[in-house]
Amino acid sequence: MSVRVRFAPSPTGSLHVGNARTALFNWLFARKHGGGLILRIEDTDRERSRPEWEAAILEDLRWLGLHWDEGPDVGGDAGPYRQSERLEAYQAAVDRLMGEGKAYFCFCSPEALEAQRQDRLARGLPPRYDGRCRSLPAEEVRQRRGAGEASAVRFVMPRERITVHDHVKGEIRFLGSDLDDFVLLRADGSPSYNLAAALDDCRMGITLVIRGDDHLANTPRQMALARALGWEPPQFAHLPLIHGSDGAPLSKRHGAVSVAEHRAAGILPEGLVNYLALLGWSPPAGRDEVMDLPTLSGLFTLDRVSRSPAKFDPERLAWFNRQHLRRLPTGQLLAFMEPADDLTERAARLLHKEVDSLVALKRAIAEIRSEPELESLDLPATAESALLQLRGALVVQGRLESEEDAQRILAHAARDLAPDGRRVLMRAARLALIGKPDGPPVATLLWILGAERAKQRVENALKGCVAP
RNA sequence: GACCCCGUCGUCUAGCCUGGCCAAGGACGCGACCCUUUCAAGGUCGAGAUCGCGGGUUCGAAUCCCGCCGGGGUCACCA
Repeated sequence: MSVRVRFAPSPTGSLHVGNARTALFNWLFARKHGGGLILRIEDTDRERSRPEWEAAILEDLRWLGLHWDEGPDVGGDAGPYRQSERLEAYQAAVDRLMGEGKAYFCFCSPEALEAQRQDRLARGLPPRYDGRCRSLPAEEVRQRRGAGEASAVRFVMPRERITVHDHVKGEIRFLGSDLDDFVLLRADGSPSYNLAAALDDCRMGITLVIRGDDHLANTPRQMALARALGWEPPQFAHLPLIHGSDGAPLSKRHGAVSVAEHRAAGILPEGLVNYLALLGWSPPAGRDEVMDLPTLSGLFTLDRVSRSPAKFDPERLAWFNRQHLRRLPTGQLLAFMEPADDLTERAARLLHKEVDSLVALKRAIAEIRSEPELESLDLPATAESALLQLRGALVVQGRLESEEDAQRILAHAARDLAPDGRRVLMRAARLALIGKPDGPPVATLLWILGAERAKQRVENALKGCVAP
């Protein structure tokens, strides 16, 4: 049987880095085994699901370079791929279970359930549903339903032992008797997560479910449900969660947690993917850690997935991003930059190896482009003569068509200066050209700015010298 | 509270299954130095982990066994 895995986000927000990593591992596994990746939208929560979020998630996945073989946008034989469009299937399954005595109506109101929960908690008992509606007489059930009383449908949890053969955690045993009769159908007729997920995984022919650790405790419920429906559940692999720096699950207060935020911060998809792949998975010993998607998929195996949670480290992500930024061909780099003029091209070509992100590069270019403010230049007393020499060199050595020309102009300006004098010249020049003492080498700046602009800025700075 | 998972440098991890090659290797970060007209980048070197703790098995344990502690997940008519 060929491999089929799935990524099943719920469209209640934009794509989180944790979910992005789950999607990545699924993609990697599918690619590695020549199998299919199915994208399924878990939109059974009518309150919180929004089409905009679905679109955003799809866009983020594409941006990361993770393509799927079947999904709501591309279709496929196992569709529809939105759970909101599969309601009849859930209803039919529940009817069958009902007919076989494996499910029952529950009339407990949310308030009553909450009270029951609190009560059990207070008595030191596990806060699970006690199954009180399971033994309601058939006649009473008929009457109350007939009277229009709201009811949910619950699954009769078998009291058997359930063993999960997890591909990353190993063998994990649960007792059905520790689990309660969970809800299959809500009072409004919509399916619960456990019903929808378990049924779809079986009906869509998923062979292996790769998902976050937070679903591990749901697994025995879903397996029991699949079996009650007469199907063999898929295999499972549970990925450790990603935490924030304080060990708590990653959330907004840890900074950028969504893919979109990282993209906006100038992170490249290659950088994010590389970093995420190494959060919880490690390549075979001795491998260079900087890798692209094809390399990653060639190397990926579940037995090298870590079992313990990892902390998200923005510094390490920044480093991986820089590695990919350095390797990015100038043509691709320029596609992100604007305006598309000579200055941008020269600057991008020269500076992209020094920055961590696209926004840092954009900022660096913008800083060079913007005219320094005369008042804030703060030129030292010795600056004037230095700048005069630089202006002279710019005039005498007029040609500025390469970095070498810039080098020559500088050499000319500094030709009879001692090291200290050179230092003063360079500092004054950088101040005059970009308004701050730090930044790229002066020769680089000259070449990026071009002869005209450079001359003009030096002259402006000179004006500032005579009228302090 | 019950059930389940996890616990190696500050961080990501290798090693654990198949004990000795590990007085624990790599990467990020950090420090120093080199390069250098500045800041970065880059290069070199370095500091950094009694392998959560305590027992046990063994000639020998990060690796096997038991207990404990700590963190996390689930126990929703959320997913």
